[in-house]
Amino acid sequence: MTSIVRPARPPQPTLEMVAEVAGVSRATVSRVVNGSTKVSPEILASVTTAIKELNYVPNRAARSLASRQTQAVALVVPEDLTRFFGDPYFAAIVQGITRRLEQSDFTLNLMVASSDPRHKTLRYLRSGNVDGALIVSHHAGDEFVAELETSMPVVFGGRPSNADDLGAYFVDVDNEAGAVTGTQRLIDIGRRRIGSITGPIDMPAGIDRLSGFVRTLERVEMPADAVEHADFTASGAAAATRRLLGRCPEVDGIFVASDLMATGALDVLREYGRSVPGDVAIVGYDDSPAATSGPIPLTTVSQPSEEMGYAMADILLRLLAGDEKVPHRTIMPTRLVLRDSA
Amino acid sequence: MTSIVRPARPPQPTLEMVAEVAGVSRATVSRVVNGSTKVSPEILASVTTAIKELNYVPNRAARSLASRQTQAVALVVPEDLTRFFGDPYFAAIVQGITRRLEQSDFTLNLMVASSDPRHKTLRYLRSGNVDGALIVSHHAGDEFVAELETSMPVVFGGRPSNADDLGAYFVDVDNEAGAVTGTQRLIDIGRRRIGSITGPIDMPAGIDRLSGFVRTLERVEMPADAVEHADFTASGAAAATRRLLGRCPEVDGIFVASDLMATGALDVLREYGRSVPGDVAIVGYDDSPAATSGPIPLTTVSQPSEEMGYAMADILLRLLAGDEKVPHRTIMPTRLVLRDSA
DNA sequence: TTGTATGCGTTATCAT
DNA sequence: ATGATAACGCATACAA
Repeated sequence: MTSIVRPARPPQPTLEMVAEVAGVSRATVSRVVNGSTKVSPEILASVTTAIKELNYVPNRAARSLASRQTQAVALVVPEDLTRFFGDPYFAAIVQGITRRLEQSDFTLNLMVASSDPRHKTLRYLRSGNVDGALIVSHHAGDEFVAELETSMPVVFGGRPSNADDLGAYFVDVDNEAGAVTGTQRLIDIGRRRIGSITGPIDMPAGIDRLSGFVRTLERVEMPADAVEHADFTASGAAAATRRLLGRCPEVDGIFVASDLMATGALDVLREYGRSVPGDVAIVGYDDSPAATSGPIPLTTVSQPSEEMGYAMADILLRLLAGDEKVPHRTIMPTRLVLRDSA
Repeated sequence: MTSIVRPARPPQPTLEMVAEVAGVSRATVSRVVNGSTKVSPEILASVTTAIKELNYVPNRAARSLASRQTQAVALVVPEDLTRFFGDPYFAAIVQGITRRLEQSDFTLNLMVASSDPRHKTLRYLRSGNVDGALIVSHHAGDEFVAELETSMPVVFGGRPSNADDLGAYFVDVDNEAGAVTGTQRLIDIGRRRIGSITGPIDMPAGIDRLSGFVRTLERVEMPADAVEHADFTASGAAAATRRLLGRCPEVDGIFVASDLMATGALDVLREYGRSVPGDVAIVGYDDSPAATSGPIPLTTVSQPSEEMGYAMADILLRLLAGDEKVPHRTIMPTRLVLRDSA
């Protein structure tokens, strides 16, 4: 017979206990807690006192069970943790979401879930932990999303793959137009052999930026064959750059589909002894901190990532509030930011 | 009178509905869901079928209310998002925690909470959302922790400030010993005027690394006055490096209390035209990706951050399982990793 | 304005 | 092995 070593934790106070101390009914305490106006000043005072005295905090599970809502939303990121932490783009998105959520009493659940079987994530979401979901970095294969949409409102960061799904809500930029601007810059500064390091071709952002690139070169009758695919990581981009340089050594301008990838390209270029922008001009995408953290400040297509996060959260909150006229697509502007690399 | 535009979401199936379909009682379904062995094969089969058919997922709120546990733990980081995403140290910690949690059926709630009033975080935690908490980057002023410990098991990453709190569980390295090793390296390679960029002096990690630095220099009768405090950010370290260089231009070796800060110092050194390690040798701390991402690979004091995260989660899980003989302090080893900067 | 009663979807304690 | 039935802590429709 052993004694319990762990310090005994006092039971959390309940509504009922507060009611008893304040000498009122549970319902009244509930009203006070939920800020109902229909409560007399004296009772309000005594209940408030009792709450302070007991250090009462409402139990979420009970509240959620009774009210059928959780006051929480999830941010689902179908990527592994390394990518999530490695790309400042995600930091900006989270920042924006957080900024919006702080104005409400919703909390955010981060679900970075690729090593995790998607199935587990879906289970978690569907088990009533959150009222709605935000999804970024959505890949074509992620069909679990469809199922998710049947059980709660969902807002995407970046147009989802199945564009036919007209019911989807998303916040995005015109990726193709952004790519056109970025590519055009390379043409404007006189580059004649222009290549591209693309994002994953299973993501609309990757596809659209590539097609903007191709379209621009075709318009001026330049070859658009110096293209290598990568995965939005610096190391993936480095490898792609090596391939590109091997296949097409005369390249003098590269449109890279993200700033983080551009840093990888920069490293390889340095390794090969090519100066930037002298020998090779580089245009990135995102205008994330990665654009200015390296030795060569990047010329880049700026997208308002933080604002996009904010907008995503805002739309989801409106959806949850039952707002009927929320726009399905929110397109935000891009602009070219000129720095040193092109 | 307007019609509802939002797609009607079918109600989530409940235990009761499954029971009805399977032709058994709720209790039996519950047993199946929770993997009880005491259920006959035929019934197990029919219930399993019904669950699949209805696509049933247990409701967390109800389960948590009845069982009085949530199967979730929180990682509390009292820093702002920028710092959280900016320092690879946190990525490693989260990685380790996740790796451990994936082996259990606990989920992780990330709470990065400095802009957020600490109060709000505490409320969230105390409202029964999690069974236990992990806390990293704990500052001296964070007294909210004490209150948290009264309501759930808590494990710290890094020794908490109030070391008198003998009841606390934590995972750490011997920061002072690590600093000794790092500083000694600078002495060993012949540096005669050695300075340090420290972490925040309201954190044990900052204090201990500083005292290791000081102790080492005093032992060889070198002055330990070339010290500037910073905040574990690259920009903070850059500013501190400028101060240091201004005050003590003859410095030829710097012990920097984190790799991320070392990258900031490196930038300033380059700006001042000092070569590394030629003019100034640099030793960092952490051995995080920041140590190898820049142009000059850093010699650094390596700590097993990912393993520390894993250990933290492991300890918390054991605590939650009622394990009585979990060690209060877990100290992990550091080692000097030699690269180019010193 | 306040209180009473019922239900939210589970788990757990009893019977059987 | 299975089934009633009582909590769990709260919100809410309804009654007073």
